[in-house]
Amino acid sequence: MDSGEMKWRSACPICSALDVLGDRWTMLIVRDLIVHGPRTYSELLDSPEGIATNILADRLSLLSSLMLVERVNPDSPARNNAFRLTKGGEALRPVLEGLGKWAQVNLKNFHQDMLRMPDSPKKRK
Amino acid sequence: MDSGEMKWRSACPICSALDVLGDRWTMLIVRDLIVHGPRTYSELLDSPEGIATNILADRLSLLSSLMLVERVNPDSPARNNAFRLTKGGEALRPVLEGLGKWAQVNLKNFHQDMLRMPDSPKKRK
DNA sequence: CTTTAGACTTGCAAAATGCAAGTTATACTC
DNA sequence: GAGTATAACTTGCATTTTGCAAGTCTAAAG
Repeated sequence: MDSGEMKWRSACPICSALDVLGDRWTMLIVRDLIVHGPRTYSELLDSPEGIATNILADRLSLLSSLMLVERVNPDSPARNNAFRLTKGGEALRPVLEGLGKWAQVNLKNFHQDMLRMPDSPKKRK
Repeated sequence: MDSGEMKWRSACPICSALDVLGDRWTMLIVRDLIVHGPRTYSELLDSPEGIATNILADRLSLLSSLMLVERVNPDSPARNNAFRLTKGGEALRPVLEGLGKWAQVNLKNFHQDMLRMPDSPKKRK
């Protein structure tokens, strides 16, 4: 995928963020990379929400084209070559933390089984 | 719409937030209500991104059922009866601010025309 | 060299979105 | 208070996106 294919709906930064991240799956991929650190395609597939293989490939390709995600070994073949967040992707961490905390407070009455804390982040080296 | 219809993909709070907010339009409605304060249906329709009427009605209904948005005058007819954020909806403000700032820094190379600050209100006739 | 398995790709059904037009009812005008 | 204008939706249908199952490709293991 080419980042030149992106369609920006307006000049608003919030809208632009949503042009990239505003769907059911993209931020979940980011979440997995924040929580677990670098992960391979099939590790990402194993997340409990059950993303489809074609969607995962599509979103990784989009995130890569925007330089939010990259391969750990850019010049090696794909097999077992994990994806990780770039600095730009990593900068979403506080946003996702805010979303999680917001949900814990404001959705708890509608979703009884929601966890009180997200999986504890693993320290990156 | 009934909040009982919500399908939660997992117990993860971040995912739960995205079960509600993770689409192209919902957070843009929240953005408009944060930026402008209370707004009517047709004022929300006038936002530059051009949400469709059926989608706007659907999302307002969903946000209302989750008590994130409410009518300014709950017992009056719909006409000119604006929507506003509840406390729970208002609590998304820092998340949206974070998203906007993230985009300004991390998408600027891909979206030349992005504003440094969100849109100012558009006047209706 | 043969087999295995990870990383995708493809094809099609189902759901969501987008668009135009239609409907309802309330407020305004006379 | 009758007529009209218009805000707030609703409906129907075309288009796009998502979801699912199966298939392909190729590096790595044996």
